[in-house]
This record gives sequence, structure tokens and C-alpha cells, in this order.
Amino acid sequence: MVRSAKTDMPRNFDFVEAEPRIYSFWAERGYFKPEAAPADAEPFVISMPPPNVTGSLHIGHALFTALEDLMIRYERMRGKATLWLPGTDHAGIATQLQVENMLREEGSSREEIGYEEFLHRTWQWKEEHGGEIISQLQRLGASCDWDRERFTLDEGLSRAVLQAFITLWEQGLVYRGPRLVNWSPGLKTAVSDLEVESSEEEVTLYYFRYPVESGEHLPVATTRPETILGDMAVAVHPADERYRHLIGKRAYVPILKREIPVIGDEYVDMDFGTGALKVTPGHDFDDYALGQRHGLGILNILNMDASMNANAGKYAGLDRYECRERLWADMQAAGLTIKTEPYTTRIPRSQRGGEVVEPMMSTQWYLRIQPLADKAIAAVRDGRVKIVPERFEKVYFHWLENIQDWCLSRQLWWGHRIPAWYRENDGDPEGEIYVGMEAPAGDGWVMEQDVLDTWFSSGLWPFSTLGWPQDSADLKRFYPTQVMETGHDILFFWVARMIMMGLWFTGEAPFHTVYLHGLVRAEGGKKFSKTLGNAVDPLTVVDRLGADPLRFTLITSGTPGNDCHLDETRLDHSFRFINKVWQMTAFINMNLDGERPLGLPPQAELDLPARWILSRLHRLIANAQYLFDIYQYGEAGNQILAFMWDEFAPFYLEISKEALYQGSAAEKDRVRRVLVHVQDQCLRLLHPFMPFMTEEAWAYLPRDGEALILADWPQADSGLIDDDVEARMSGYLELVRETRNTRGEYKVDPGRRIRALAHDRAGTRDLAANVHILRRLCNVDELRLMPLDEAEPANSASVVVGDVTLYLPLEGMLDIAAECQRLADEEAKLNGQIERAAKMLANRNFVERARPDVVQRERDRHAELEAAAAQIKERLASLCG
RNA sequence: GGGCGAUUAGCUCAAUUGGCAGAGCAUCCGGUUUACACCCGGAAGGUUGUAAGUUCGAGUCUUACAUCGCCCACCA
Repeated sequence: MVRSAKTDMPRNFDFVEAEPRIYSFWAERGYFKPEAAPADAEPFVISMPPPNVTGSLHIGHALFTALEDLMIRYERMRGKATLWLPGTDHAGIATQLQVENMLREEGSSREEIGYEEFLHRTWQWKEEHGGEIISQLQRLGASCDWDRERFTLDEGLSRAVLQAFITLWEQGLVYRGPRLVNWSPGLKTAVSDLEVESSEEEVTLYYFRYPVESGEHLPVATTRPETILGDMAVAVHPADERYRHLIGKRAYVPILKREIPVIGDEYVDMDFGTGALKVTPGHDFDDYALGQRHGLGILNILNMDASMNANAGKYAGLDRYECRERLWADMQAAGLTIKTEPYTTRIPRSQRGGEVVEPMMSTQWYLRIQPLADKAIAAVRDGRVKIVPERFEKVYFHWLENIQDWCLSRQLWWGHRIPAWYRENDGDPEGEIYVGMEAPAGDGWVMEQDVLDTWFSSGLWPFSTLGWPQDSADLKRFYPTQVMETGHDILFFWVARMIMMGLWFTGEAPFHTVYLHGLVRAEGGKKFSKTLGNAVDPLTVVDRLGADPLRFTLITSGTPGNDCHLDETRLDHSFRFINKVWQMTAFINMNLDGERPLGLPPQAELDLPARWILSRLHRLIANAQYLFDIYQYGEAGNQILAFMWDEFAPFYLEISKEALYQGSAAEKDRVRRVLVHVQDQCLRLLHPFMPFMTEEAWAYLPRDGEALILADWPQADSGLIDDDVEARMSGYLELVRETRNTRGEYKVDPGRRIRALAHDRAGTRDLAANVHILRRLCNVDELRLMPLDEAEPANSASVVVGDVTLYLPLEGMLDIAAECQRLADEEAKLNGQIERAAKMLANRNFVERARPDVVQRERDRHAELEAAAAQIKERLASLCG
């Protein structure tokens, strides 16, 4: 059904008023739900990467929202049953840290208020802050199905998490045991390898003497002297002439005087440091492995908070850094130190807290992950899952092929509590372990305190949110999902784990395509950070310019997988583009004159400019389709902008005024239909990029649906694409440009109408039939065709494009000398180009080996240049002698 | 130590199978042309980091080097 255009279009798009109104309109009509499509429609599903529940919107969220909403809106317009499933993540460590900070400010702590009260306070915090991020996503225009919103700790998802854990346990893939882990002393929890970030820092390297039984000393260096207290051996290379004789002798831990062996191992690098190595299996990953090989024991010298424990003797109770100083001072006094020197090395820090992480022995839950990883490798290898851009597949393989067992347990309070119970047996409090949904029958069972790594629940997200492990209707219809769009920084944390878990639990890859976007950086390539004060707050931008300009800028600023620098001037440019599109719609709207033209007139009735703009439009649609197919949304957006701003608005819209202002009724009708068609198609193409303005503007055109969000995506009509029409028109537009320049050079008042003359040839006859092009674009009122034998007019400037020469009579204004100079310059320029083309065509290799169409294009070009040069030569001869 | 990316106009970035290097911002000149001054018309600005190679032809493919950034890795 064709709907009439709304009238009284406002002068500007008032985004402040319109955005919330349009968003409610969409939401209330249920357009965001997959049920808006016919029941048999093909589904298209994206699981939103769940933001931290207590977080607030930053530029990264804005980027993923813009991209995912674009994909969803595009597929929705293509008739799919689209589901963008939103939700939030409980984000164990991050959230617990925030609540702990809050408690600290109150002068309290989680230990002080206890487990129950802490959880209560955290849920309270979640209720207060959890909604913020959601409403911020909505302000950006996210067309999610909010009725299906999930939270990783809600009931259904928690059950999925426990079920997954129990299944893995039953399959023998989960085990519990003491291992050396990365320990975060401030949070007092284990963290996984991925959660540790190390970067180079300036530290001190301490050189000292290790006393050996024979009265000799072994020189050793360390960056962490306090770990001396946990040494279980001193190691040297078996081939090291200097120290070889000491292997097998006893050495004595400084100050403690504990006896340890000197061992030989080829792991030791003779050329590094002193060539001798202290071995601390309890607090260093390398030393742990070395210790295993030599049957050394493990001595833990740290408490949970990284203070020294009883094994540190007189240093017990000291903080590790204080211990470092005291011990070193004591060793100095004992004459055991050699020297200290500044040293640069990588220091491991917790990704969240930023504190230095200590390798420490502790008993944790692990997932034996190789069987899962093997499936995940195969899925990408055989193409069931594609990663865009492809180069990340290599990174993905490398990680999975070298994967370590996953430490699943965290000593936090906020998270999914591991469904395990212990019962004392033979004095061992963990003598019996039971894993299951409910506590086992019988007395004495104590529930596990630890919670699961946040990323464990995230790994289940694509199917847990759809109802798994129940065989729900949503799971059947919407799983597997289609595209996973997220940042490349969480390829391991999240993407790889979703693929592993999805394949393991559902037998299917959770999505067929992974689209990875880059990080948004500030100008100069710096990371956005609050402390640097260079963070662009997306909400401030939305307040100032609206959501559309932010979205358009983010999408057109980068290419897949590459970090992009957000240039704030582009935001203003996008804003102006949106205004431009609005104004174009307004122009068409005010010229509709109450009618509701829809559908193109028969092609035979179209004039050259109309056929040209339709050809250009449908070429654009074809290009945009290609670019969408290969995920190059930014380039697609830029091409749409270029078409509208550089071709449709300045040329066709201008030319159309000729018919609109003084054409016949039939001419007006034809032009209106073309204008409406082009603008309508452009608004459709732009809708996924800038949903608000386009939805509002669309209502001011005659249209065939109730809302743009559900309108059909444009299809290129190859029958409208016409190379010949485009070539002719672009030649005429070149004449327009030259005429404008010439007028400018002669300072002809822009408002003054002039005439033009041309000899009567095929090209000029065609142009004369389309003189309205010249009239509207360069104020040339009339083109008179002269017989070929008529002399060219005196006192005329001339503009030449190809074989067309226009004479512009400029009575009394023509400066012969200047005109000759102008023509001479033009000739020189042309000769340069001709020479280049001629050279190429003279190259036999080029003519024989280049693709035929490339050669032909060069020939055409050469001919055209030659024609223009001939015309100029003639003109020079007659005017300038 | 491995791997990846980047290097194009003053700045931020494009360039679809190799085929005359393009935008925005900034700069300069000119404009109250009845959709838009949130605008219009023009101009200038590049040996595509360096050096070789493949090719009729290279920003694009190959190799080396340089600078910057990121990821992974057990050197005290």
C-alpha cells in the first residue's frame, strides 16, 4: 500500500526530540523482535557481547553497538527473522572490586561484613547500576529484543553454568589439584594466564654469594631476593667449567642456613648473569618445572596476601617487599652480597587490579582442555567457522595449539559457586569430593567456597541465553547463531572458549562467522584513558550531535580488525552529512505538491540526467551489496555519502529544478518519480548506519510501508546501469566544470546568464537536446548550434572536452592575450597526457599482454585527448595566430 | 626469541581480483544562486618509510632493512 508523504517537514532534524520518540515507536511496535518477520523467515542471530553489568558506556561499546546494529538492521531489511540478543555479564573480579572499593570508602571490608551481606550488597549494587548500560545502549539505537535480555547470574544461566561444569566433571575433564598458579595477593584469588599482563619495568638485579659446603661460594643473581628463603637448590650447567665440580655438594640458604643441593641442569644458561641459578619451585614457573625434574620439594614462603609465612623464619609476617629489603641488609651484614644493578625485565601484573602477581602453590579446579581445543581447531580449519579478518585465524590456531589447562576456580565471592561438596576423611578435609546440582545426602558435607572464572559462563553465552540445557523453542530456532562480532582483544578470553564450549555441548559451532573489530584509539594513537583526559565519552557526543553521527563516524572510520583513531572533526562532518540528507529529503518533499508519485516512469521517457542518476544509483547499490558481503561497511558508507553529496545533490537535484519550476505536468511527474526513487533507495541504504534520521525522513516521502526499519533492502537493477549514458553525462559535467572555471577567470557575475555556441556535431547536438544541464549548472541559457562552415564567434572564450568545443561569447570582456595563455596551458596539459597514453599504446608488451578492456580504455582515452587537442590547436590558430 | 599489523597530502584515514593515488579536517581564492552558510563554486597540497625484485604495468605481489604499535613465549 502506498502511503502519502507527511507534509510540513521541519527545517532541521531535531534529534533531541526525535530519537527517543522513534526508538519508542520501533520498540512498541515490536520491530526489534524476530517475530516481526514471517514465521518461516530465515533467522539471523547475533549474541551481544555482554557488557559488565556495572559498567558505563565507553567508546568501545559504541563501536560494537554501531556495527552489530548495522548488521541486524541490514538483515532485517532483507527479510530475515533477526534476533539481537542482549545481556550483561556479572564480571566477577571487576564488579567485586567496585563493591569492595565502595566498602572501603565506608570504612568497611568484605571480610568485615561477611559472605552473605557482601553478596546482598553486590546484588543491590547490580540493581542500582545494572540498568545504566542498557539504557545507554538504547540511546544509541540498538535494536535488540529486550524481552530476551539475559544476565550471566540469572537463574537460567546459572543452571546452564552448573550443568556444564558437572558434565565436564562427569566426563573426567575437570580435576582439582595443587599447582603453581598466578596469585593476586590483593584480591586473594588465583587468576588465569590470560588475566596476567606483563610489561617491561625497571627493577634491581641483586648479585650475591651462595655458600657451599666446601667453603666456596656460588655467585647467583635474582630480581626477587625474598624468594631466596624458598630456594630448594642452586643449579649450574653440567658443562660449566667454573662450577661443575660443585654439583652434588650442599649449599646453604643465606640467613636461614637451610641445606639444599647444588644440581646440574642444561636449562641453565652459562652466559646469562653469573651462570648459576637459584631454584625456587614454590614461586617461579621455570623453577617449578626444574624442581619436578630433580625431585626437589616445594616450599611455599608466602601467605595469601603475599606476606611472608612461617617458612621465612624470622621474616615471617613481613610484606614481601619489606622482607626483600631486610633480608638484603642482613645478607650485606653477613658479607654475602656482591652488587646490585639496574635491570629491565617483564613484571607480571593482574589485568584487573594492576598489582604484581606472585606465582604461588594452591589447590584449584582445572579443566583439561585439549579435547575441547582439538574440536575448536578443526572447526576453523575446515571452514565451519570463519574469522574476519582472516589473519586472526593464525593467532587463534597458535593459541589453541599451545593451550594450557584452564584454571577455573577463583577465590571470589561474586560469581557462580562451584557445585562441589567436601567431606572429611582420614583427617583430610577434602577427603571426599562430590560434584552435583544438590548437596549429597548424609552429614558433614561442606560446600565449595570458590566461584568459577567469569569467562566460563561467557563461554556458554550463545546457547545458554537461548535456554540451553533445555531444548527450548528459541534454542531450536535461533541456534547456532550467525555472526559473532567483537573486539580482537578477547579472541582467546571469549571467542575461542565459546567455540570450544559450543562444539562440546551442542555439537555445533555457535556461529559461522567471527567479525573482529579493532580498538578505538584517541588522536595520536594513544589509548583512551580517563587519566590522560583524552577519552571521548560517547554519551557526550550523543547529547551534542545525536546517535546517528556517532554511529556513522565509528563505522566509516576504520576497517575490520584494524585499530582506528577517532578523529573528532569527522563527527562534525557526519553530523553535516546527516543534515544534508535531511535537506535533500526536504527539497523533494516540498516539491511533491501533494501528489504521491511512486515507481519509476518507463525508461523511454527518461532524459539523459535521469538515466545517468539511475545508472549511478544502481551501480552504487551493486557496489554497496558487494561491500556488505565482504564486511566492508565503512567503505560502503563512504560510497553512499559520496554518491549523495557529490552526484545526486549537486547535479541531479539541481537539474531537476528545471522541470519542477517550469516544466509541464508530465515533466514534473517524471522528475518527481526519479527523485523519490533515488532518495528512497538512499535512505534505505543509509538506515543501518543512521537509523533515526533516515526513519524520520522516510515518512516525508511517498512510501510503501509503515516504517523504514522494515522496508526492503535495495536491489541493484542491472537494466538501469548504462556505461554509455554515464560516459556522455560525465563529459557534459566536465564541460560544466570548465565553463564555471572560465566564468570565474573572466569574473562573470555568477548570476548572469550567458549563451553558448557550438558547431553542429553529434556530441553537441546531444548536449543541445539536454541544454537544461548547462542552464541549471553553469547558467548557460542557450546552446546555439552553428553550421560546420560557420566561422567561430569572435570575442569568445572556449571550453573543450573531448571533441566538444563550446564557445562562450563574452562581449567586451575577452582578453585575447589571457585567453591565448589559457588555451596554451590547456594544450600543454593535454599534450602531456597524450604523450603518456601514446607511450603506453606504443609499447607492444602492453598492447599484447594487458587485459583487452584495459587496452581499449587507453585507446578511447587517447582518441578523446587527441580530439580535444585538435580543437584547441584550431582555436589557437584562429584566435592567436 | 617467535608472530601480526601499521608506515599514503600538514593531521585522521580510504583505495573491491595489480590498470591515471582519493576523502574529511586544516590552508588559499570566490560566493546571502528560492533544499541546505549544518551551505555552494573553485584552488593548492603526494617519488605511497628505504632498497632491490616479479610484471607490459606495483600503494597493492616477493625479499631485505628502518621506525612505531600489538600479541604470544620459561631466561635468573
